Amino acid sequence: MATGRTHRTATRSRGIPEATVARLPLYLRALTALSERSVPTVSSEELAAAAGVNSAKLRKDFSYLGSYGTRGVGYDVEYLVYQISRELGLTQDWPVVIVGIGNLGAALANYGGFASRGFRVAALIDADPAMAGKPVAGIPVQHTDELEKIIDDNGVSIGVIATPAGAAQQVCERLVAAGVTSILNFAPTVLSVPDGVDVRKVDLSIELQILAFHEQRKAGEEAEAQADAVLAAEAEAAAAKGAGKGPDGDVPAVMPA
Amino acid sequence: MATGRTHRTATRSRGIPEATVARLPLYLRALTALSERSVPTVSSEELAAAAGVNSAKLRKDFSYLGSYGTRGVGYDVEYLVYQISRELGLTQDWPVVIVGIGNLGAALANYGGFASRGFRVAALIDADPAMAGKPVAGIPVQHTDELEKIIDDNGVSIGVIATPAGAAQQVCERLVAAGVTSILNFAPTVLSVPDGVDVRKVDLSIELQILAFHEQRKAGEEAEAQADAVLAAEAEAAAAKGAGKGPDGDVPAVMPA
DNA sequence: ACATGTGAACTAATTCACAGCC
DNA sequence: GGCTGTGAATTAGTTCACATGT
Repeated sequence: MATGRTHRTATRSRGIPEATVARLPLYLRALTALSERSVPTVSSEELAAAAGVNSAKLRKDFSYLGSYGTRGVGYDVEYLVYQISRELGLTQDWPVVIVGIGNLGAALANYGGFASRGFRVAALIDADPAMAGKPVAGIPVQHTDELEKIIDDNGVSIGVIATPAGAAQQVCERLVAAGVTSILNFAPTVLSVPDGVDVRKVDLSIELQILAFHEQRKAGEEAEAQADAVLAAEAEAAAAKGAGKGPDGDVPAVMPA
Repeated sequence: MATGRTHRTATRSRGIPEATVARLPLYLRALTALSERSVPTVSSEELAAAAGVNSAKLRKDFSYLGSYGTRGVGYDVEYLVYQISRELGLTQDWPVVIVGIGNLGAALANYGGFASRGFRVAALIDADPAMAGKPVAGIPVQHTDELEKIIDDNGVSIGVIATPAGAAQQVCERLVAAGVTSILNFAPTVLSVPDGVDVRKVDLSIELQILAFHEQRKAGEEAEAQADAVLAAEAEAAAAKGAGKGPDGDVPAVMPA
């Protein structure tokens, strides 16, 4: 799928790798900081350090955008800021709606990083009628009933879901039906969407679990030999139990997040 | 670095791929939901659908943990929940501190998914003396002065940074110095940490920018030919300006998030 | 019959290392 | 001399397809 496209101009070829796209905002932030300090140029080495990546990766990333540097010198900060902004689509205004104005939704609405960089909170939407009209971050909350109208009136194509998990899929479907094609999901659920709709998820619980995994690793590294023996025994016991469908008193009741 | 380790037991080999680790929480969530509905077994196909991945990937992922399924049948839900929980280190208790109790920090403290799954908010820390003693999510906020003592007293190894960007690196250093080895960073900054410390970042602004990139792509796909011409012209103009360090009226003033 | 577990094939991403240009 | 830009080499991750075991 999505082949075709006999690249028509030499503007810039097809397909910037996804991994590269994900790093562009990082570079942009570092460059913006340099720009504010009026630094005129920067080398791949310096910029890479500021962005927390290695310089080969950065140069390769930039090579997908074009040849924007000068050999022997480095990159012009202002120019790169502009090019990356344009590549990311930040030279235009993106109206965004936030659905679910609980603790998290309110925090997001108040988050400064939102307003800057071309994103504008066009509306806050919540299912609770008691919230309707109440201003959060200076914006009056509107009721879910208005969702379709809000999307349409404001030409919103990006939606943020900050509802409880149970409501997320339904909200998602309404957003998509109303014309939203990009969703940032903070609810701890897998959203299913039709082709052509992008979803990105931000999930606190998952991040913590990944950290816990590595943390456990570290602890194990210290203990080493003795722990290894213990774990082996444990694994065997567990395997035996698993096969026989043992009592669940042992199995920790892990709650859904 | 980090080579060595002549795997001592056959318990389970070294190195579960990072991509797999990142999906385990997803599987766990789907399994937990099944467990609550008292579903006894599940096939890779079904579970993969629930987790939003394809079944080959899921089976491969599980193969790194061991052979926990039954051919011709599927996976025992309870047993898998236990195995994945154990692998992720969720069978133990992880005390966590949240530093920076603003809008976001408070939202995180209130977030339910935290308390479950082995994570426990051990303390809330803020630099504002006026916050000290005030309860948030039922936990009294403590002043930053106490940071080291809190980490030490509670044996905290995971810290969450929800401070403004400017304070994040400093907070990070204090956490690390006090013994924290895993950090979840919500501040829009690159943290630099010594080897052996894990950092994961959650960055609203970056996620939105990635969505904007794809969104712009979609729009461009419709416009196609005419847009291509325009962009080419634009690029040329920009190139000319960039070389000559043009007036910044044209360059969008992109703010740091 | 059926669904897992896994080598093998493939695709994506990273890193190396150096030619090319200022 | 120094730093970019990029092919080539390497490593990581995904998907295929089928042998294997129940």
